[in-house]
Amino acid sequence: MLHSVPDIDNSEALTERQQAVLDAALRLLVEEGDNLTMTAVARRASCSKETLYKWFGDRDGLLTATVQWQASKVRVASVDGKGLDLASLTASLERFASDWLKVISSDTSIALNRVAVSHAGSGKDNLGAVVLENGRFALAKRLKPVLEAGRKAGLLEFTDAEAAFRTFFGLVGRDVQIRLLLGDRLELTEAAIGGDAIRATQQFLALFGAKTGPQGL
Amino acid sequence: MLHSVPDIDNSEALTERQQAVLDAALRLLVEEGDNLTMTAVARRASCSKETLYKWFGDRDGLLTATVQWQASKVRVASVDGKGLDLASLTASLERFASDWLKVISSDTSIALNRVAVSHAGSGKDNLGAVVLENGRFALAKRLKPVLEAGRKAGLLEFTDAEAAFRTFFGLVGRDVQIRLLLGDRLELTEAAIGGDAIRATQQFLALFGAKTGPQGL
DNA sequence: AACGAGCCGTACCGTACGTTACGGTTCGGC
DNA sequence: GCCGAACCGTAACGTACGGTACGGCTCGTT
Repeated sequence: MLHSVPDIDNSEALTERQQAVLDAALRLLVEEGDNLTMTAVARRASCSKETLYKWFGDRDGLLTATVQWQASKVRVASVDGKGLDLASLTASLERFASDWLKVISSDTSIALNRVAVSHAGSGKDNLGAVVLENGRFALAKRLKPVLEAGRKAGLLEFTDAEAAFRTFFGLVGRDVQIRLLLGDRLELTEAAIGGDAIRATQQFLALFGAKTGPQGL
Repeated sequence: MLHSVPDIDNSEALTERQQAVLDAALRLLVEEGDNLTMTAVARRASCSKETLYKWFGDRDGLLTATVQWQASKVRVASVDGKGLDLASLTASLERFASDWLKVISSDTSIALNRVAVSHAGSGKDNLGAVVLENGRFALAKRLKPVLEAGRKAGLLEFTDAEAAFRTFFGLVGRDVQIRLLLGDRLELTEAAIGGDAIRATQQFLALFGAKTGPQGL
């Protein structure tokens, strides 16, 4: 179980300039990975190191702020569970799957996860918690209401929404994320992602779809 | 697609002493993560830094040797596809799932994956390739023959063994690996792993099992 | 017994980088 | 126009750590 992240609703006391600095840091993080230097960030952001330290305390603070800043920006689209028929449920699930695959295969997501994983071992694993909270747990929070709505509408059958979500998560992600994080070239074209989303959704429905009479085919 | 790792069958020119040194380095890697120092390894292994450099070239060489050494040791049990009935196929799948979960939730595996992910971004991502080759791809290589045998025996139905394997992989692993890598506490007891293995296997069979007549329930 | 290879322990060097300090510049408020 | 705050650019400091050098010990070989 993950501890609650201090404050999810960040992006509060961040001036435009600070956001620009964090964006520069993020771009650098994507390019250079964890081995970016404070000097490089300062140069890229056209600001002084003194400002960096005044605003973010130290290197870890800057990294944390950067990860939080980007993580809070990435929100997978939410879907309201009003249309309760099978078609709209299927569409919603495909949408979630597609969005999720697009997120985890993006350069920034890979970079963020990389640095979070790198820092997860040593003490203050704030980054890991942040990434997890804005990634996998945020997805769960958005998807579960849809699943519940599907169940209430008699379209899905499951006892534990968490378990159902995790299965969906596995069917969508499979080995993609770990392969990308480990540096495996694995280009996901728009078309491939779409196909995967449809496949994962169909498999999920085959496992958790309500059996309405004998299904042919 | 992953490039072929230079030589899979390592553990060739490694003396007992060298293996002991690598084991020490591995233990340190588990404890300290990527930020272990050559001095610490030398002290832990009771050897001189000079020896470390003579044997492994530089820090990266030591890390690579360590990862290769451990990765080559971890082999998920292989199963021969001789027993062709549903019971033995199910047992094999459950065995694979259980072994795999046990591997990816072990401290050493987490540490190895962490360091491999950390190094994946910057140039020589040898580590990522090694981990992937001895982990996810080794698993595939072992499991696919079983799947093929199951298909040949009329127990499974699929067109692409790779796709079938990836689905199995997703059903088994779900969000476990990324959560562990990101520092999420997620204790997998022996019992929980066993239950997950059974569940994943049942779900896989539900998706890829041959439809022999109308299945009730 | 002599000797040399291999290795341990330690001291040492060079450098990269985190962190701090400081002079110069811009800019809003009075 | 003047003042102080905030900030830029850069120089400087301290240190941790990768990598090297060297003296002494062990041990196998002759």
